Amino acid sequence: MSSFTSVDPVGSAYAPNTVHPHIEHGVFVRRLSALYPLQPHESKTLEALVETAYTVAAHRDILHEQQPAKEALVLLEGLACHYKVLDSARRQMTGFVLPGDFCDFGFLSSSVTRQSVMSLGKVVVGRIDLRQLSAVADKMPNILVAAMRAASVDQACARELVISLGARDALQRLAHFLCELHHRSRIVGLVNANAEFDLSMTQAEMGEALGLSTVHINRTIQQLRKRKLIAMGQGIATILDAAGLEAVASFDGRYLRPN
Amino acid sequence: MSSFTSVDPVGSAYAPNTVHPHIEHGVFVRRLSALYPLQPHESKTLEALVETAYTVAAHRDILHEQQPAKEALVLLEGLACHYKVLDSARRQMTGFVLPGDFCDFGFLSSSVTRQSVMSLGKVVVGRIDLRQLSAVADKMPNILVAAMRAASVDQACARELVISLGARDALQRLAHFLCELHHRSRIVGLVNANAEFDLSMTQAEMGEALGLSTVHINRTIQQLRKRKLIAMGQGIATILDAAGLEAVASFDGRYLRPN
DNA sequence: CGGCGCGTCTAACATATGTTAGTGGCCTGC
DNA sequence: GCAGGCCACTAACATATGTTAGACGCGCCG
Repeated sequence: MSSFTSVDPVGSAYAPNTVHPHIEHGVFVRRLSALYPLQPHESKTLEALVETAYTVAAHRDILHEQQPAKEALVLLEGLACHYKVLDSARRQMTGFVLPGDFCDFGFLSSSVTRQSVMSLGKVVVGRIDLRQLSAVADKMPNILVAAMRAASVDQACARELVISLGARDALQRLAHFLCELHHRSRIVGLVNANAEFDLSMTQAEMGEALGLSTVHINRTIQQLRKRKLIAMGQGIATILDAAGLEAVASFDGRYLRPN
Repeated sequence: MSSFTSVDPVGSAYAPNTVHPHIEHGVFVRRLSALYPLQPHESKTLEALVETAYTVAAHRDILHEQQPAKEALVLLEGLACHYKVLDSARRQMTGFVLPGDFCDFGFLSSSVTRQSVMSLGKVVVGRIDLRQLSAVADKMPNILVAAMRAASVDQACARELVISLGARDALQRLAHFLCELHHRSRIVGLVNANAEFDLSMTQAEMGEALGLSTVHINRTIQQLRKRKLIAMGQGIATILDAAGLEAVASFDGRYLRPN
């Protein structure tokens, strides 16, 4: 599979992307088949669809606003987010992309990308050609259903974020945020035996996601630490007491389930 | 088209629903063909799909959480919302359903309904049988694309609400909310010559959508009135100065466009 | 016709969160 | 090995929004 040509999907403005030929695509197939059961031959076909994998440095746009979807992008490693910058120069994040997730679902309805997607840490991205995808989808409709379920879960996450910002205080918000990332990381096998997972973002960036100031994010993290619910540092989050954290957040993970 | 049997989609607990046999289904077709251009015969087929139309009183659930999608529901008249009730007994709305919109998109991926949908005022709902829909979709894939675009716009609305709650103050939030409803109402021809449209919800309910207290919603409405941007009352909103209101909100309606 | 419930509106006061400012640690590049 | 920059962290103070309480008007129902 896969050419070795380094092609940047949105032009060469996003400099230090490099080709990364020997990447584990498994996470993508794992993710989709958790959303809808796939036959072995379907999984194989799906895996072969992921053409070029390249790495993107931290804090670079992977996709951006108002561009028509010309291919489907899949995150293979790292952490990324949807965001929009307002008039006020304030930036608000509206969702997260984990390994195995599609970066955007515009390709499903040949729409434009509605919000930019940015890498948080260093990231590896895979590309899927839309012509190939639609050819495959015609023969294996399950693959399309799985993708639509992924979109449906994505929508549920956005709604849950609305709830956080609209109705939860800072402590609940942060706890809920950590519960979600913990849960989602676990689904794709990215939580290790010490209950640690990748959280390569700064406190300021968490603030941009949760609608809180950096200072207040920090205060709130201290509280969760004091209660021995989490540990955090060096881009790694550790869940010390999952049940306790979920209780603080009133977390109900059903919205992450495919059906 | 359409049987005259009164069938409540979620059981008879939602009492005062009555059959409403001679309903204008046009708004649904208008909405979908604005999302993706449909041929006349496709429009006709689509219109015939809407089987039973019934009315639901104000403040009743139309769909509720965790139920598998057994049919597709379309709002034909009135105003409805997605919401979730938290532990704290606080309710947060996460989106609005206008005439012509699908109530929920779970049917696209045979998922459960992730959030309850409630009527705000009195409402008329149409049903589409999923077997019939999928039979039609096989022959007329454009109809499916239109539905997926509707889902994509719905997702964009949710993200925009995240932005409101996360990064806009009360005045901008309310202004943005009114701009969106104005815009969406206009798309389906529901703004009259006086720039009035249906807004049958209380100030307390607006607070539940925008994450603000009733008192503060009221204060904020006063401000918009004082600036001669809007008028409001009796479930009707009037946009007195659309440009001014959009400026306050930094409203950019592109997220409502299908592609 | 009178009372009750609901929705709007206002005032006074309470508080969660924002802002500004600054320290100290750590890494990076010269 | 030093300088500069970024990030975590803290303190003091500022403010947008929440809360409580109550008046007023209106429509509905007995």
